[in-house]
Formats: sequence, C-alpha cells, structure tokens
Amino acid sequence: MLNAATVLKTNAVVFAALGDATRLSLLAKLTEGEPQSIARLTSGTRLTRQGVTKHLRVLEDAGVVRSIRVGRESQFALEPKPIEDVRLYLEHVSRQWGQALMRLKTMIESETA
Amino acid sequence: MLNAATVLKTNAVVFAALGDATRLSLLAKLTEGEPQSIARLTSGTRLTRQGVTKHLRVLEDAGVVRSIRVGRESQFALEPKPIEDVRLYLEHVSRQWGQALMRLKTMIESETA
DNA sequence: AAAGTATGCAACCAATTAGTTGCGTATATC
DNA sequence: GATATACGCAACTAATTGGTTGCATACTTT
Repeated sequence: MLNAATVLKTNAVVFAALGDATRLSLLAKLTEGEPQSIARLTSGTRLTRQGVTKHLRVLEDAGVVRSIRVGRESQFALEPKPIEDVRLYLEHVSRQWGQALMRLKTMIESETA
Repeated sequence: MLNAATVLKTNAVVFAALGDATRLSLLAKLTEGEPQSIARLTSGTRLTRQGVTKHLRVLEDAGVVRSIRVGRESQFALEPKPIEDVRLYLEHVSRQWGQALMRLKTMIESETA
C-alpha cells in the first residue's frame, strides 16, 4: 500500500518511536558505530534491563534499530533508512510551508496593488 | 538549560507530537498556508471537534502549531521552528552515523592489512 | 434580543505505555 | 559440572493517551 494514509501511519510510528528521551539517548549511543548489547545499553541509565529492553523493542518495531543474537547477547545496531525517510518527510513539510507562504504573500501584494 | 538531557527532552516532545497519523494530517492541512479554525480542521475527519481540539493542543504544547483567537473562532497556524529543529537533529544523527561507519571501516582495513 | 455558530471546560472510559518484579533458559567460564 | 552472565517471557501497576459526551460561554447574524 502506497496510499497517503499508509505513508502517514508509517511515519507516525517512526516519530512515535523517537518521541521519548530515553529512546533518543539509546539512539545516540548507537550512532557511535558498533552494535551494542542490551546490558551495555542499560549501563549508565537509571532503568532496569527490562525497561531498556522494552524501549529497544519499540525502536525495533519502528524499524529504527535492528538486532541479531550473537552468543548469549543480542546486539543492537542503528538502521538508518527509516530515520532518513522521516527526515525527508520533514524536509518536504518545510518546503510545502515555504511555498505556501510565498503564494500567500504574492496574493496579498496583488490585492493591495 | 542547554544541557544535553534538556535538548533530548525538547526534541522528544516534538517527535511525540508528530507520532500520530491524525496529527500528521492536521499538520498537512496547515502546510497549505492560511490559518484554519478548529471546525474547518475537523471537517473531513471522522473525529469529534473535541477530539481534534485535543490533538491540536498536543501540537501546540510541542510548539509545532500556534493559535490565536479571532472573533468566535481560534485560528491555528503552523510554526516552522521546532520542525526545522528536529529535522536538523535527524540530519545530525545521520551524519554521526555515517562518520562512525567510516571510522569502523578504516579500522577494519588497518587491522586486516 | 433571539437563534445559530465556534469554542472551552470537565468528566468519563478504554486502550496503550513506561516501568517494575519474578522466573525460566541459554550461553560462557572456571 | 557448577557458577555466572545475558537474555526472554509474563504478570502486574501507575500514568498517559485518544476519544467521547454534556454543558456553559462567547461571538455573529438577522
């Protein structure tokens, strides 16, 4: 499905995943490069491992993060695609807005002329 | 406060506001330019006026939208600054990630050399 | 001034979320 | 093989969210 509603929903899920300070800092840790285990991602936070796990699942369900089990630990890594997608979406919104302002401005000018 | 935690929190609030399909379509309507009343923003949705109002308050609390009372209706308009801010934040994340990948790559190359 | 229109406020409800704890299981290590 | 480490699953709680309805209030229009 590529209809508008589906696109909105997909973007909304990603935004919602980013809509939490804890998850944003997990993301920040993951932008440092190497995949990291849940235990490692938990250290330094005030949360339980399970708490962090839940946040990671939210990120994973949104596709923002990807995990593979290696040995006894599961390594999480950032998945750049969805983030890039919503970034482009915001860029589109900004552009739309800018153009709309331009139109309004010229409309007003032609009226007052 | 400009400390990192505060920045994260601020961005998280904006992302959370964007994290709902209904709110994203409200935003889309507002990018068309002219400020719009609640009644107008409600028409075309399957929600109650009050439902839409609640979503608008969420957007307003996040600073993504601004409202002024004019006559008996309150006009909502898009406020581009916070959106631009989170867009830049995502750009920053992408860049960090890209650089980290580069570092890892050259590390691996130097190891296997 | 009466009727219609646009909104605000409050209460309420169902569903989701953020977080914990407890327990079981798989993998490493000694 | 025993111990320690890293994790998954399930249940539970408190708070938040998305949505409704009912009613009061403010502005417009005739």
